[in-house]
Amino acid sequence: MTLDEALQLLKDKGFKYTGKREEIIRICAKEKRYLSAKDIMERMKENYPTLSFDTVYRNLSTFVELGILEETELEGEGKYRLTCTTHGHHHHVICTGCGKTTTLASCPMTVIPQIPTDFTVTGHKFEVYGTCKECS
Amino acid sequence: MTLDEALQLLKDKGFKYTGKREEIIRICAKEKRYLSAKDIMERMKENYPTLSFDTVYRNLSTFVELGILEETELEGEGKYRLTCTTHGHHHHVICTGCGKTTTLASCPMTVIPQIPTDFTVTGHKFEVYGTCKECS
DNA sequence: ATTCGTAATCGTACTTATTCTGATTTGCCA
DNA sequence: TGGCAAATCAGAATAAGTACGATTACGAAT
Repeated sequence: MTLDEALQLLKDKGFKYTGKREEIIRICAKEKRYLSAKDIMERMKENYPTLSFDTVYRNLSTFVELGILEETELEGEGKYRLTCTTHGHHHHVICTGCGKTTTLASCPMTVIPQIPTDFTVTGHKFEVYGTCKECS
Repeated sequence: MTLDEALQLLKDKGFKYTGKREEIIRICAKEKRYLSAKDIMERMKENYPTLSFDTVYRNLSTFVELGILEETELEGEGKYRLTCTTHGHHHHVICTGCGKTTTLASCPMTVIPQIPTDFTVTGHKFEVYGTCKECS
């Protein structure tokens, strides 16, 4: 997903354009890594010194609902990154130091033998954790 | 892992025997599901009405370190269940309603094509989420 | 059995992430 | 350009988890 695609999606869905929304997406688009709400707020403080964290949290969940961002829960806090649409559905290797990610080619759901039939499957999570070169 | 194995492990590692420790493990051993710290405290209030949550949290992390319990982070809180040692390393289908689990036969790490070489892998998480019969 | 050191627990205060609320501001459409 | 709903603000509230000083109790040594 690109910045422009995300802004277009917001417009299509009837959400208003605000500079803060653009900047949140811009920040996420700039880095191939998961960021926490705090990380994002910090980066925004320069342009929006009076930013309220309510704004960040609210927009982050909006973006997740719209599929602009993907969310994961790591080390007790929510982390966010721009949805990668380039390679279809896939998973990530995540650096536990800095949140940096790389893409894994396949999804285990296609190769897992059988899911018990007494569960209605609603989702799945597959993440590989590690330390990237810079962090080790 | 059984209750007795867990208690033996505690003894071997030089931890003291306490009724609270036994009860935490007993509670987890009784259910094939992930429980939150709060769930566990609630179940203990009957026998230990003055229980401090510090005790529960501290013991839960001790047990995770010792491999007696496995932990996952779900819906903003830590969830715990007795480590299943019967089938070796494996993963779970988890009911998002009640935490109930069933076992998945294989681990995706064995079938995932290639992990990028610029990451030192430290761990992974594979969970399938769904709704069990009772919760749907 | 009694003593004693240390680990475990208690009670409570604190931290941190996140959500809520009511008042104010601001996009955007007519 | 006026008005309304959406967005933001500021700060209070919630909730999970951690820290800490004081007390209790396990279990080893006597």
